[in-house]
Amino acid sequence: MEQMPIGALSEATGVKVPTIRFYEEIGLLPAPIRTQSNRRSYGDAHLQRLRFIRHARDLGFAVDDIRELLAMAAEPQASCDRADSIAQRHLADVERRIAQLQSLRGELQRMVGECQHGRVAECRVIESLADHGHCLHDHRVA
Amino acid sequence: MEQMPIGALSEATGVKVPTIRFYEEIGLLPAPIRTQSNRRSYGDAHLQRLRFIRHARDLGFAVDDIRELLAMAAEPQASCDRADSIAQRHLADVERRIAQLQSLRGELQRMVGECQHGRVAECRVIESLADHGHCLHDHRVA
DNA sequence: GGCCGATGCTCTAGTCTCTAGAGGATATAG
DNA sequence: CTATATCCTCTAGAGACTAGAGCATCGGCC
Repeated sequence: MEQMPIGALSEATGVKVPTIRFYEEIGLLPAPIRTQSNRRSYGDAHLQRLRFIRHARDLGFAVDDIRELLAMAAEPQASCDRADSIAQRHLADVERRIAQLQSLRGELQRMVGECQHGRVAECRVIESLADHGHCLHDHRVA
Repeated sequence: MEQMPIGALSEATGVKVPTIRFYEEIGLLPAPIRTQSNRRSYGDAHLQRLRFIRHARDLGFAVDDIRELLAMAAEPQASCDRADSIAQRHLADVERRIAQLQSLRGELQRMVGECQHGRVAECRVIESLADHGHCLHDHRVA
């Protein structure tokens, strides 16, 4: 399969068609050649690159990080320290978010668990929301 | 403290001034009365309501959910089933996100841990991104 | 009374990563 | 030859704010 249209690329990578066009627009995926009828025609390099992008997005990397990672992937002789630090920073971020969500989960569980399914006047869910004083922890989600 | 300007309300709730105006614009916080010089003047009801909103946002509830929760809080005689189900749905969502992030953390840890800090050509970080086949799990973040 | 810095006002535009839809052209299968 | 699928461009919207421009007004101090 040498050249393929956008739909095939979409199927092969799991990236939706409008998203592929969007990536082209923001310069993440290079513009491919066009057929006589002005349709995008992708080759293997595009397929590889889009798989990389998709995978990095799945892992939660920001587009700007991906840009940098792609640039590095193109230079096999360079040091990979920068890639490593991007990944580490991202990992720290993920860990922070997990911790936040866990504390948040605790509060929600308590709220839901205490609900007696009666009327709003006695509802712990509503009451908890109205008064932060009931909370055990700080649970700001940044 | 009967009436206060927007800055005082902001301080009292921890919600930034532009955000308060934004909440007014989207109808989450009712427009307050204005002073002769056209400045917003908030009373205690606004303070309570904004505290509720802030707390619910901290807990990750979407604005539309908060709208519904606020409407319910205003009707103490109604059943709280709906509030309960909103909270439960949100809790399930939080749990799903935690699970995703944990699997994602696993992949990132593996990537970072295997990096030998050499050149890009041997970098596990870049390599892992290029080939999903190295991954142990599915880790899509929806 | 005059001045200054803080606070307030409105309005527009930007963030981030897409997603949806309009309105039209072309390709492919039967 | 027609029906349907795929493609094209362009604009707008999502969610929940945030930033900034440009201007009016307030409170406190001399």
